[in-house]
Amino acid sequence: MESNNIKCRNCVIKSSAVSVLNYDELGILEEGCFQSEFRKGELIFKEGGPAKHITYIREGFVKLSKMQNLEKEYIVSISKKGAYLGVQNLNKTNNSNYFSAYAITNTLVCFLDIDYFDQLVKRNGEFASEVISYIINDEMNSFDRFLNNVQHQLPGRLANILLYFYQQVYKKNPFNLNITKTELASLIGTSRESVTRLLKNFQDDGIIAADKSSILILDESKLKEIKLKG
Amino acid sequence: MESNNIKCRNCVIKSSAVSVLNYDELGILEEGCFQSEFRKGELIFKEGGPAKHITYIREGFVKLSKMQNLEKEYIVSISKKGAYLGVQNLNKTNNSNYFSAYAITNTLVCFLDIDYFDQLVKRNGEFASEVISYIINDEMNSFDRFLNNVQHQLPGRLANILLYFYQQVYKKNPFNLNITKTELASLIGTSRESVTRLLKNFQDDGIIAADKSSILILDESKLKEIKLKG
DNA sequence: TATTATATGTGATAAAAATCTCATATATTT
DNA sequence: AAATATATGAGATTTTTATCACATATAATA
Repeated sequence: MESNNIKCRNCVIKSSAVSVLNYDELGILEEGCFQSEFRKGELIFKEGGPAKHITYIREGFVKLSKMQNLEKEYIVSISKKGAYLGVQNLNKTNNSNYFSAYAITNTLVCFLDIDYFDQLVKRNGEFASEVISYIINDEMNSFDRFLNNVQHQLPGRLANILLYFYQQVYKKNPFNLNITKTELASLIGTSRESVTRLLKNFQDDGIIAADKSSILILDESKLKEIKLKG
Repeated sequence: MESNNIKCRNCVIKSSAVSVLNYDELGILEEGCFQSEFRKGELIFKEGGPAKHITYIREGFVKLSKMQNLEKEYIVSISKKGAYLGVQNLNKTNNSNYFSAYAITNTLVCFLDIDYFDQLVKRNGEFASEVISYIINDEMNSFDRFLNNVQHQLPGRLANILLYFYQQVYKKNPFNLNITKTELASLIGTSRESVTRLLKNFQDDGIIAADKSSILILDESKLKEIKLKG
């Protein structure tokens, strides 16, 4: 446990929130911090499980999902390096995780003990302020995506999620989806078959090129147009 | 301005966040606080306008909306007494309001200067912690509603929004929608006509009774079933 | 490598929802 | 109260999307 636990004080991947902490405070964080690696596909934490940590993604991509019934999983979002997962747990009335997190690439995370984190919020106002900014920023991104989902038909929703992957998540072109078509369908609330068909349409229209789970955006402005109008 | 401005120190409608502030801190809040009344239909603040305040609803119901294009408005949510609107503005990179707010009943609000509010966050960790809890709670409610919207067909979405009004917003039965069918349609991402038809179906099935914009839920468990399965 | 499971593509069909059109009702303003 | 604007209801039709059935491809495992 201690051997593979990189010290927070020496950590070079500090988030903007953590960077306002002083030496003593980083010591507090360090006490309640445990680093861990996950391989592609592995469960990081589970919906309904004990809400004892905030999980900071140091490296890799993570899928957040919730179960609908016992059968159906739906994807909430894809998170990446720099994200704090489970900030919901800062609200003490939540004693269980709001969603599950799965590594969709090899991933490196720090589990931050929620009580130590909360202690820092209460002790350091600048830190609290940074945490608030982080939560708000994260929320606004989700909001935009959800609103678009509610307000548009399938082509618009698919265009939106592809732009989300390109602009917010993977930030390169082409990018690898890292999720199945079924999961992609779940993100925009449709069926796998409809995703297949629409992706094919986009390809036929020269808007994207798709190879296996890799997507190359060819006509970004057209995609943006579809996102808004479709 | 000063005459109708009730002092924060004497305010009996303090939110749970503000209730952790001491006498001096309430004085700070008071300095940056301005109370105002709005009549049904009036604009409280506008999307894109300067992000100088957090708006606390003391009394009444408020519609939050965003413009899609120049023509189309879509409704984000209905807020009520006790809500802080525009916490997004706490993130200093946001210099304009994320959405518009309209009074849908007669409404009483306090405008809290964002800089004073931010000062309190940084000064009082307990307050910061309460603010974080508030934001998270609010976010999770929206999240649930959005996820349901994405994952279900129209009957499920309509059932969900009706339950949302009953359980979260108006908390009585029957309740008045206070918004038009067009706006209700916008909340669940469909057309006005579809809302009309579905409400009629629900009535025919004895699940609700609707008179003008008043809704009476007759069969709550059936509605919950539709919310999940439909 | 053979075997099995999981993921993907594709057509046909059914179901759901959007759009269009027009009538009627309700609210707002003069 | 009359006139105008806005909101609602309802049928017919078109478009969109889900579902079903099955073939094929790819990945995981023995």
